Amino acid sequence: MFPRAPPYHIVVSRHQRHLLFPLLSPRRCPFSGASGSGPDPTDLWIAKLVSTVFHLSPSPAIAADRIAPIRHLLSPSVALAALRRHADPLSALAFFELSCSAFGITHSAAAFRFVICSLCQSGFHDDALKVFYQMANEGHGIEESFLEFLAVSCIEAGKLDLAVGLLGRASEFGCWYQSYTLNNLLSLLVGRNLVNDAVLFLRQHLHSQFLTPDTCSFNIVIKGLCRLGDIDAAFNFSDQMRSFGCSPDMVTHNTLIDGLCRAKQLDRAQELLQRIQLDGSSLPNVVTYTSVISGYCKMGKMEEALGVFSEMTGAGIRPSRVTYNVLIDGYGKVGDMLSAVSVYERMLASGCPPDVVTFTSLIDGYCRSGWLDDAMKLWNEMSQRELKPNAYTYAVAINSFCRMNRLNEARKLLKELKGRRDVMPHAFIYNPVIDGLCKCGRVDEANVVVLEMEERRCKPDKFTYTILIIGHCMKGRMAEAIALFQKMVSSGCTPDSITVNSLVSFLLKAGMPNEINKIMLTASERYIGLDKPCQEIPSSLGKSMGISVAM
DNA sequence: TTAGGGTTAG
Repeated sequence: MFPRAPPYHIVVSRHQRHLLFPLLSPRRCPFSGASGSGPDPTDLWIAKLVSTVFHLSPSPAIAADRIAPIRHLLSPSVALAALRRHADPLSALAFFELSCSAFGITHSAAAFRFVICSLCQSGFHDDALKVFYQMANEGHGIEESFLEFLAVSCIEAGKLDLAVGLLGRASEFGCWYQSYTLNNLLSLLVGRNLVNDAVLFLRQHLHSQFLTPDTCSFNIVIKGLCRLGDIDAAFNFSDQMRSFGCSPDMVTHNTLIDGLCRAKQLDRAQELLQRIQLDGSSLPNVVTYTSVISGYCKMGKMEEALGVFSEMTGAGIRPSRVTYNVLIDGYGKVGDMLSAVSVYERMLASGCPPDVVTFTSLIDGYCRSGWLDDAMKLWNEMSQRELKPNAYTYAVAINSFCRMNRLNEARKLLKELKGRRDVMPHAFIYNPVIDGLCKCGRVDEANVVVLEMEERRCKPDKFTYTILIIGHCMKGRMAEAIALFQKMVSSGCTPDSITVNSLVSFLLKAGMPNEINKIMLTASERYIGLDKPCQEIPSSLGKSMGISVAM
C-alpha cells in the first residue's frame, strides 16, 4: 500500500524533483475538487513539504518520525492540501490514516470526500466504503448527492453487495435517494440473476421514508420474478403497487403476460390480454401480442400463434421485426420451412429488413430439416446484406455440420470464427466439434481444438471435459483421462455425475481400483453444496465401496 | 433505470 520511494534526502536530486510536484490525474468526482477561495499559501507550502517527506520515506512509520518535528504545523487544511498531492489513491489513504493515528488530525469532510472519491475512481470501493463509514461515525453530515455518487460508483463497478449495504443504511445517515439509483441497482441485480436479492431489497425498503419506488422499480422486480418462473410472486407485487402510489402500466402488463407465456400458461396470458382490452386503461401493443405469439411458437402451436398474429394485424397493429422473427423461428422449429420462408417474404414485402436473428432462425430451420446446403446459401446471402453471423449463428451451423458428421466443414467455420475478434467464443460452439472428433477417434485433433478455444480465452466447460475424458478413455488413454479430470477440478469446473460415472466405469473396466478411489474422493469433496440429491452409482462399485455420487 | 426474437451439447 505504501508507495515505493527512494531513501530520504534533505536535498532532492534532479531526477527526484518531480516527486515534489506529483501531478494528479483528472478528477471526475464532483466532491473531490477544491472549494471556496482555496488553501492558504503557507498551508500549501507545508503540505508540499509534508507530502514530499511522506513520498520519499520507505514506510509510514519512518515518515511519521520524519514529519514529527513539524507536526505542530499540521492542521486539517494542511492535511487536505497534502492529500490532494497524492496521485495514487492508496498512497492518499495511507497518508490519511497516518495523519489521524500519528498526528491526531481530525480530518475535514472535504478530506474524507477526497479520499473516498479517489478510491472509487481507482476501483477500491471496499476501502472507500470503510472511509465513508468512518466519516459518518465521526459525525460529518452526509449529503444525499454524495451518498448517491458513492452508490452509483459501486453499482457501475459491479460491487452490488456494497451498494446494497450502503443504500440499505441510507436512513441511518438521514439520506433520501432517487428512484433512479434504486432502479439501477435493482436492474443490475436482476440482470445478474440475483432476483431474490432485488426482491428482498425492495421489500425491506418499501416502507422507508427515504425511498420512493416508482412503477419502474416494481416492473424490474416483476420481470425478475417472471424469469424465475415465480408468476404468483410477480402478480403479488403488481397488486401491491397501488398501495405505494404506483400504477401498473403497459410495461407491467406486458411483463406479466410474457411471464405467463414463458411458464406455458397461455390461457391465463390470453385472459389477461382480454382484461386489459376490456379495461381500456392501456391498449395492448405489438410487444404484448409478440409475447403471446412467442409463447405459442415455443410450444409448437403454430396455428394459435398465427391466430394471434392475425388478431394483431386486424387491430391495426403493425408487426415488428421481432414479431416476424418469432414466427419464422417457430415455423423452423416445427420443420415447416415453407411457412417460415413465406413469413420471411411477407417481412421483406412489408419493408421490414431482416437482421442476424432472422437469418439465424432460417439457417437453424433449414439445418433441422437436414437441408444444410440451403442453410449455407443463406449464410452467404447474409454477407450480401452486410449482416455478419454472430455466436448464435455459428453455434447453429457448426452443431448441424457435426450432427451430419461433416466435421471438416464445421472446423472450417471454427477457423472463420477465429478471425472474428468481435464474436465472443463460447464453449457450446466448440463442444460439438470436439465431440465429433472424439467419437471418430481423432482425439489428438480434439485436443488441438481445445487449445484453440483456450487461446481465445474460452474456458472449457463440464461438457468439454466430459467429452474429452470419454474420448481419451475410448482410446485407452486412461492416464490422460485422469489428468483431464484433475485439470477440470483444479480449474474450478465442477464435475457432475455424468463426468464421474463415465470415468469411473472406464476405470472399472480397465481394472484400476486405486484410481477409482482417488476420483471418488475428489468427487465427494467437490460435491458438497450441490443442489441435486445423491444416487448410488454405479451399482457394482457402489455396493462394493459404499460410495454415493451426486446426480 | 423497466416489456417481445435466435445457441443448450457430454
